[in-house]
Amino acid sequence: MAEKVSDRVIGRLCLYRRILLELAAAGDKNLYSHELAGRAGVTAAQLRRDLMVIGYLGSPSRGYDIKALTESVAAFFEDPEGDNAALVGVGNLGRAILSYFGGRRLRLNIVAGFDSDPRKVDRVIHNCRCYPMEKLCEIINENSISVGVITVPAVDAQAIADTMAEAGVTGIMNFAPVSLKVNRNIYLENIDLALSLEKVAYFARQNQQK
Amino acid sequence: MAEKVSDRVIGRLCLYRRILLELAAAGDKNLYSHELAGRAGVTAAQLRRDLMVIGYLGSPSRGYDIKALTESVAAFFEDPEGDNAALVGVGNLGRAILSYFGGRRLRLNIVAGFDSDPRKVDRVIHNCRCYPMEKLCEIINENSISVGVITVPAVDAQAIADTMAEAGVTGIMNFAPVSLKVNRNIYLENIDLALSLEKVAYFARQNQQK
DNA sequence: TAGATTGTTAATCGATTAACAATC
DNA sequence: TAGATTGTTAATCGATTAACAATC
Repeated sequence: MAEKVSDRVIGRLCLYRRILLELAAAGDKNLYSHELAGRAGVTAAQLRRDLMVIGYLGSPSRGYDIKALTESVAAFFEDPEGDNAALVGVGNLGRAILSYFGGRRLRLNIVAGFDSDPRKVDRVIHNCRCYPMEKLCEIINENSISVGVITVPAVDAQAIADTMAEAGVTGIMNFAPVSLKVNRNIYLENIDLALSLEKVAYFARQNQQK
Repeated sequence: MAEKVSDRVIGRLCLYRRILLELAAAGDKNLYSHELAGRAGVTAAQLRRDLMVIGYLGSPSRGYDIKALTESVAAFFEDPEGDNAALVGVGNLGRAILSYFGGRRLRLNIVAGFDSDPRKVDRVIHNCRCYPMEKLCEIINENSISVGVITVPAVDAQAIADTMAEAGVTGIMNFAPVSLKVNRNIYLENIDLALSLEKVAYFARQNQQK
C-alpha cells in the first residue's frame, strides 16, 4: 500500500485488466505472460514485472489464472465503493466525454456537470445533471467528488482548477490547452488534443520523407 | 533535418510556440528562458536545451527574440503548406474533435470525415464533409492526407488503421481503447480517455489517503 | 567591471531490457 | 527428466537535472 507506483505502471495495469475482462468473458481460464503482453503491446518481461508490483505470482506450468489475476488487479487500483467525478465545461468536448463515459461501466462516475451558460443549467445531458458554476464547491463536497475534468477554454481553466483544489478534489484531468499550476497533492493529467495532433502531424511528415 | 528528435521535445516545442504567439500578440519583444519556462511548466535548463535542438541561440544580455524564435520553431516543425488529416468515426467524440479543430487556426486541417452510418454521409459537420467508409482510400490519396484520426469503437479500429496504412497515412491518432499494431513507419499516438480517467481516479485516491 | 543569462558538458535519475537461476 | 515459463537481479538506455565556463 505504501509503495509508490509510477504513472506508466498504473496505465498498463489498467490496460491489462481491460484485456483480462475480455478474455474472462470469452471463457478463458489461464494464460501465459507473452499472450497477455502481446495483446497489450508490451514485452512479456515488462508485464511480469508489472504483475510483481501488485504482488501477483504466476506458475511456470500454468501461467496466470485469469480470474484471480483480474481480481488482484481490481483490488489494487479500484475503489470498491467507486469514485465520483465532476466535469466543468459542458461544450462540445464536455458533452462528448459525458457520453463516452456514460455508456461505459467504469467504477468512476461523472456525477455532475457545470457550465456558466444558464441554458445548460438544470438540464440532464447524457445522464449527467448540470449545475451553475457557483455550486461547484458545494456539489463537490456533498458528493465527495475526488476527480475533476476540465473542458473549458484555456483562459478559464486555472481558476476552475483552483476552485476544485479548494473544494478538495485530488485528481484533475485537464483538456484545456494551458499549463495549470496545481499543488503537489493533486494529480494532474493533461490531455492537450491540439498539441497531440500537431505532434502526430510532425512525425507523420518525418515518416513521409523517409 | 536528419536529427532524430524525441516525442517529448516536440511536444514541448509545440507548447513554447503557442505561448510565444500569445506573447507576440501582447506586444512583447524578447524574454529570458525562465519566463517562458515558467509559463510552459518546465525548467529553464530544459527549455534552453530544447531550443538548442532546433539550433536557436539566445543572448545572455537580451535573452531570446520572440519574433525570430517563433519563426524558428515554426520552421522546425511546421509544414509551410500545411498538413491534411482525415477522421474516421463521426460519433459524439468524433464530432467534438471536428468542432475543436475547426475553430482553431492550426496548420493541420481535418479535410474529411468518414462514417459507416449512411445518414451521416454527404453531410457537412463542423465544416468537414463526411464520406462513406468505402471512399477512405480514394479520398486519402486524392487529398494527400498524411494524418488519420480514429474515433470508432475498439472492435473496428485495427481494420481502419490497416486501411489508412495502405492508403499512405504516416501518422495516426487513435482514440479507440485498444492497442493497435502498426508498421514501424507509422507514428501512433494513443489517447485512451477511459484509461487516463481511471489513472487520475487512482492517484486521486492515493492523494486523499495521505 | 559585476551580474545575470547563456551554451554545453557531466552527473543523476528512472524506466526498460536482458540475463539467468528457480520452478512446475 | 526436459522444456517452457516464472521471479528477480544486473545492465542498458534515455531523459532530466545539475554544474560551470563563456558571454553580453
